Amino acid sequence: MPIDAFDRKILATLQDDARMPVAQVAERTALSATPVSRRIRKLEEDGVILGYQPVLDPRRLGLELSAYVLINLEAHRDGNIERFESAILDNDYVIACHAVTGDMDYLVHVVARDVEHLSQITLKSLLRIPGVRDVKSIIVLETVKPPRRLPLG
Amino acid sequence: MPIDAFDRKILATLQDDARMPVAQVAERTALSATPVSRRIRKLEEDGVILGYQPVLDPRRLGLELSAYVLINLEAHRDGNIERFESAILDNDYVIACHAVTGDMDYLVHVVARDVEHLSQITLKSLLRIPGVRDVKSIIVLETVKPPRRLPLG
DNA sequence: TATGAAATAATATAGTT
DNA sequence: AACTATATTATTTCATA
Repeated sequence: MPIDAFDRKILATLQDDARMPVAQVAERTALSATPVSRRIRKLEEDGVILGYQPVLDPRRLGLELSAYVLINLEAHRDGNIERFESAILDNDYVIACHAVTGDMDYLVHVVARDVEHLSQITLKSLLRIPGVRDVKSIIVLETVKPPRRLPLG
Repeated sequence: MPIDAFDRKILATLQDDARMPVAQVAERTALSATPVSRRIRKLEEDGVILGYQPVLDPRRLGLELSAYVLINLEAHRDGNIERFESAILDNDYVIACHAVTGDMDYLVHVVARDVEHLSQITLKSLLRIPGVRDVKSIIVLETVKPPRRLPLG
């Protein structure tokens, strides 16, 4: 299951538009529709393509604010970590979370309707998870490069 | 162009699988295929749906490392900002970039093949952009919650 | 103004070479 | 892998609420 140049071209094209008709993907790949269709299915089966997602405009959905919250846990004892991660998974406004290096333990991506809502999420939800020692919020002012595509070169 | 409960249900369903057949989306929405098809097109035209993206496994593409790099610029003079943002847009391994609040100016999301590659990107590319004063790297150790869906209330 | 059912058009997939 | 045939899916039309 190695990924060759055709696969990379297909993936690059799907990153432009994941719903582009197979025939059009085929054109750009210098291949016909059949092998492109089969390759896409194989990439899905092999777990290279994990799924398909619409790119939504958060503002049009009433989510005006985006923030990255760095979180520190107290000495990792008992079920500290499990409890924290479970609370994170349960919170719909936490749209991503990573365990990270550095003086903070987690980097959490939060979306919110407005400043008050963001404050409520950090103070009432995140800071109150048992075991959480400290939170530092980094608020997004402007998006210079929207998170879209992975390099395939 | 207000978004009603049907639209929200459609968007939530597409967030599960953006290539789900319209008929199936219709089932889950308690609507028939025709209005679902039209609503999706309208959501696209109105800019609520900005596009469609495959979710790729970075590891299967040889990108083992992910890092968030906080960047500080020197006193914003001349074309400092423009030059920086242009360099960011040009770098394929920078997959996202935001201007942010706090003591750092930008939060940059970087992917890399390995530690050496990441070091090369931060030291040879990012730190050498004219006007960049300081960079702090936060390396992702583990993904607790993958960045997938927006809350639709 | 928006829906649902049927008809048509577009697209994807399977079979064959 | 490509070409052709079949199956699946999307969209348009049209009648209706």
